[in-house]
Amino acid sequence: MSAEYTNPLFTVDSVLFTVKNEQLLVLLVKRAQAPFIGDWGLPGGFIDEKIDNNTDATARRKLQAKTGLSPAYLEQLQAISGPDRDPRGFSVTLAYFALVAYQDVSPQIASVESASWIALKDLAKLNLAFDHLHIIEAARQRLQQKTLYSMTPVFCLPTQFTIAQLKSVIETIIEKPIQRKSLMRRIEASDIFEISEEKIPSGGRMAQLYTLKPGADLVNFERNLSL
Amino acid sequence: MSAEYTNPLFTVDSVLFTVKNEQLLVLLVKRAQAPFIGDWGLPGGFIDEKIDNNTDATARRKLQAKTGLSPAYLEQLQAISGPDRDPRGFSVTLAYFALVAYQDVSPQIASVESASWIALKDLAKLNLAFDHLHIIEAARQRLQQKTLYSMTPVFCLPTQFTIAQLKSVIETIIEKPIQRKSLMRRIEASDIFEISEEKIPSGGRMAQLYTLKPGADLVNFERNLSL
DNA sequence: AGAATAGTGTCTTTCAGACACTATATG
DNA sequence: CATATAGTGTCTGAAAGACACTATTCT
Repeated sequence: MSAEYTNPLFTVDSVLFTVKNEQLLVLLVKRAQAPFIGDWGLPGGFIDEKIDNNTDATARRKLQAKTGLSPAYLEQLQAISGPDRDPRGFSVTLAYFALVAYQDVSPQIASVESASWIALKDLAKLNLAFDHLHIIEAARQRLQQKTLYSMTPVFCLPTQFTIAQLKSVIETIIEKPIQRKSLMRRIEASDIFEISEEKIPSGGRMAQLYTLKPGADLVNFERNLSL
Repeated sequence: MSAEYTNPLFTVDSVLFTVKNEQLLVLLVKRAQAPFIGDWGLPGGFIDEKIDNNTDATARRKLQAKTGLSPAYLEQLQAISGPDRDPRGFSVTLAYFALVAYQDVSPQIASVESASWIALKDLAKLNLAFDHLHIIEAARQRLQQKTLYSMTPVFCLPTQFTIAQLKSVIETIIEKPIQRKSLMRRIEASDIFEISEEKIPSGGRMAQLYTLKPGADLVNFERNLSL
C-alpha cells in the first residue's frame, strides 16, 4: 500500500452565464496556450496554492481576471475526469457554475479581446476546447433546474430590477413563459426581496424596482414551476 | 504565464449510507496509514490511472474493496479543498455519496475488521480523520433533500421490497413520518416500479413485493414531501 | 381617448396530508 | 373472534396555472 500514485492534472473551470436580450450567454476565452491553442474554452486554470484558499477562490480569481469582478453567484457544478480528455494525460477538472449581470461586466469584457459572451444557441458553430461543450450543457441544465425552485436567476440582473425583468430572465432560462402572478407570489413568499423607493418607466405604468434584502439567503420553494 | 504550478494532493472519498433498524448508517474504515493513523475515516484514496477510467471508477473500486460490491447508487457530492485540511499540504478531495442495501454488504463487512457501519447519531463520539465529519453531514443533507423529491432511498433496500420497508427507510432518512398513501401515489406516478409475483408475510395481511423496473431511471417529482 | 405595461382577484388544477374505511393475514 | 398490517376512498389545504380585471403612465 505504499505505492506512489501520480497526481492527475487538476484544473478549475467556470461556466459564467448571463442573460441579455432574451438570450442566455456564456463567457468564453480564446486559448492562448496549448493544448487547443486558438480554440474557445471556459475561463479557468490551475490552483495557485500561494493565493487560493480553496477551489472557489481559484474560480473567482480566474473570473475576475477576465471580467473585472467576482460573480454574484458561484457554486460547484461537477468534477469531470478521464485519461483522454486532456492530451497531456489523465486530468480532473472541477467545473463551477456562475452568474453575473450583463451590465456589470460588459465594459470590461469589451476591453479584453480574448474574452467574449457567446449565445448558447451559437455554441454548436464553435469548436470548443476539451469537453467544455459538455460541461456548459451540464451547467445549463443545472441552472434550468434551479430556476424551477429558486430565485437564482436574480443574479443575472443588476441590484435593482423589475418583476418584468426577472420574469424575462426566468423565461429565457427555462425557455417557457411563466405567469406574472406566479412570480409575484413567489417573490412575496420568499421574503428575500425589498421594494425599492424607485420606480422606472416601462412604456405603460411605472414599474416598481426591487432589490435583494442585504444578507438574504436564497430559499428553495417546495414546488417546481412546470416545464 | 508559464509558471509551473504544483498540483494539489487529490483523493476520492465516499460516504456510503445504508439504513438498518430505523438507523441511518455510514461505512467507515480504520485508517492504516498516516495521516490520522488509527482514526476512523471515509473509504477512499488516490486515483489509479492504470485502472480507473475516471473518479467514479475510483470511488467504486475503493468501495468494492471494503464491501465486496459496487454500490447500487453513486453520485458526486462535492469537492472540498484547502491548504490545511491535510497535514501533507494543499489537498482536494472529491467526495461521493453512495447507497447500498444492508443485507447485500453485511457479511463482507463483518469479515473486514477495518470497516464498520456506524450509526449517524454515534458519530459525535468518534474522532474522524480530516474534515470527514463535515463531509458526512453534507452527504446526509443531500440524501435528505433528494428523498423529498425522488425515490432515491430504494437503493438502501434489496431488489425486492415492500411499501412498508420503503416507507420506513424514507422516514428514517428524513426523520419524520410520512403517509402510506402519499408514498403509494408516488410509486404509481413515477412508473418505475413493478409489482413482483411474490408477497411476503408481515404480521397481518400479506405485503406485495415491488422491484425497480429494469433500466428505469429515477424521476424527480415536482413537489417535495414536507419536512 | 387609446395603447401599453404594472399589478390584483379569483377560479381551476394538481398533489401532498389526514384519516377513516375496507381487505386479508395470523392466532 | 380479535388484532395487526396492507391497501383504498375521499376530503382538505397549499401553491401553481389561467385569465380577466383594475391601475397607471404615455401619446
